[in-house]
Amino acid sequence: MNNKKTFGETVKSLREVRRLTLKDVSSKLDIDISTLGKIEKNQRSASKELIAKISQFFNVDEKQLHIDFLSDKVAYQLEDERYATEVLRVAEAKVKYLKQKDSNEAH
Amino acid sequence: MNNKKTFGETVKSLREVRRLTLKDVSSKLDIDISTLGKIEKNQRSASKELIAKISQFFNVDEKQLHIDFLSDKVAYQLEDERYATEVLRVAEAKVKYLKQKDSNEAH
DNA sequence: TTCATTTTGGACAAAATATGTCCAAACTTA
DNA sequence: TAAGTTTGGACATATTTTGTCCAAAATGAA
Repeated sequence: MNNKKTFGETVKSLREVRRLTLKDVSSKLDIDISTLGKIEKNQRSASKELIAKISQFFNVDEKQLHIDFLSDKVAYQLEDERYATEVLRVAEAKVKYLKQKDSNEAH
Repeated sequence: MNNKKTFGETVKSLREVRRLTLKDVSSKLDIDISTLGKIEKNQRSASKELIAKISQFFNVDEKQLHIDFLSDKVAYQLEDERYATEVLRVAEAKVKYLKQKDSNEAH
């Protein structure tokens, strides 16, 4: 899987290399054609459940697809911010801080 | 400024070291007392405009406070995700990719 | 070119989420 | 105790997201 692609681009190429139509895939995933089309264009979001379905349907690693999805969300969120890289660096420290805080509070 | 703190904790200590009450600060910022209290407890979000006001009022670097705010949002978003660190790493690559894409499309 | 299929974009109501505002209970502290 | 402060919840309103449908545009096979 190429992480340089956006989540939508990833889903689209998973479909296209299999020569399937939006209808083929959307009906299997039990969602609207139009919704899937928008997901491929990053115009709509996908739920966790849908990501799981997609990874199962295309037989790709769910963890990897999930990472691809979340990182996309974060990246788009910071796209127009000037200090994106710094934000990410601080965020990483905070995640560690929060994880530790939680595990301390747990016992 | 200590980035290990959450955004709310940061705002709270900015207020407390000056020995001001929520009422003092909220009235200057032109927001509800309760809203400010919740912001300090990370139960409500702050708008960009409000972040600017806060940084001006406490006379701290707006950029830094803004980074503190955004990184917090990202961190909370990933708090319950198992692969937070990997997500952030991929997100960083994507941000760079998007920035390059944009600057290429611009000319 | 025509016809069927596929993709895309927009409209819309319903559902979910966020925000502004107020109030009262709980907590501090003088 | 009494005043001032903080906290949590309720609530209407505003904003955003979601599911669904439809029609126009694009594709492509005959």
